[in-house]
Amino acid sequence: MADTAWLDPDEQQTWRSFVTASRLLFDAIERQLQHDSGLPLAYYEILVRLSEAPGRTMRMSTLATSSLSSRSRLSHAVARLEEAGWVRRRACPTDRRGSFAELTEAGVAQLEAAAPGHVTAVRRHLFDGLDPAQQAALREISDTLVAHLAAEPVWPATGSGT
Amino acid sequence: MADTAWLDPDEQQTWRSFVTASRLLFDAIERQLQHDSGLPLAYYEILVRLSEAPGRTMRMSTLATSSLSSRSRLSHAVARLEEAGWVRRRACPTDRRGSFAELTEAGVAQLEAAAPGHVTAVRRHLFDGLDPAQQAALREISDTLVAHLAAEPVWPATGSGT
DNA sequence: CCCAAGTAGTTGAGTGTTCAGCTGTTGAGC
DNA sequence: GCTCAACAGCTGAACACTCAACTACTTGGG
Repeated sequence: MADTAWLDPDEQQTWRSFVTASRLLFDAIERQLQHDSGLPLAYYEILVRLSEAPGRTMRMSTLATSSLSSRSRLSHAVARLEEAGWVRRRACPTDRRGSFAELTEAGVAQLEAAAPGHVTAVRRHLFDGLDPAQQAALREISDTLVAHLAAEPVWPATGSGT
Repeated sequence: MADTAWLDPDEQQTWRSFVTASRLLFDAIERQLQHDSGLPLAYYEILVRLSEAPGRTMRMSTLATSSLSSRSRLSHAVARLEEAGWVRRRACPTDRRGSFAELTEAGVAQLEAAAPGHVTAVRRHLFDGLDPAQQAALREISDTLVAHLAAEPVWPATGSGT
């Protein structure tokens, strides 16, 4: 590990600027959502995924994957959403290990109440700051990165290298 | 609030892709740092800022601003870093409310130990996935966003309109 | 000099996330 | 039809972050 490929000044600046922009953006989005709807962004996204699923119902593990949550995180999250009455758990008839999460009517209502403020915040904080070319570039970069990151092994022997 | 400016399909896709890319990227970076050095990224950045300050010392509130932390968060963080022996608090002679945070020798050592793995992870997960044009575009977009977000009022009457 | 308002920083309760370890279930190979 | 590895999901402890309240100090105005 003596031969680290350090970042050159340009890369360094890109990285810091990206970190700063991301933090400011997500902090603002998160803050709005929490303040106006009492939901963290991660919980909002769980509700969105459920609302888009057939029967507003998904297997827990599918939901975990599609909302980028660990299983554990999703378990805790669904427990809270269930307490709030926005989600209901259902047993899976064909696999008794499994369970479904289903968005309730109250959950739909909560989501519909939260959506306008959230969308408005995303527009204000993100899209209003970028011209069309930048928006297109951001999408292309994001798509590229998602493919890159999904392809990488999750835990690639950092530290004690091959 | 009946007239929400919803996201069109393109914007929607851009937003989701950006969220996904950011989460995957920061999760990977955070995971590496936590695993190899026992530091969350936010703590690492506090150490970096201190290491770059004259005398490796900064006023708490300056440090909070420059590391994008709330005062409260920084207080808690410095308390932990102090426990670990990486940071020391010093009283401010000219303003007795204030205090300084100073990076210790052990803190310098910790940072030097953590840096190679972290930088390597940033390169692998971010820069290796993007070509030079994309890197330039990412920097430009990030700079633009930082300016946009810093200009906005932090808490601009979302929800109940003007 | 004194008081009110503002500033620097801390604290504690509440919440979300992670990690490691646990239960219960399935299914493949023998 | 067993056995055992893999899988689905849950749980509790540890830790980080947020929010609101608090202490201590400074500063400006009467």
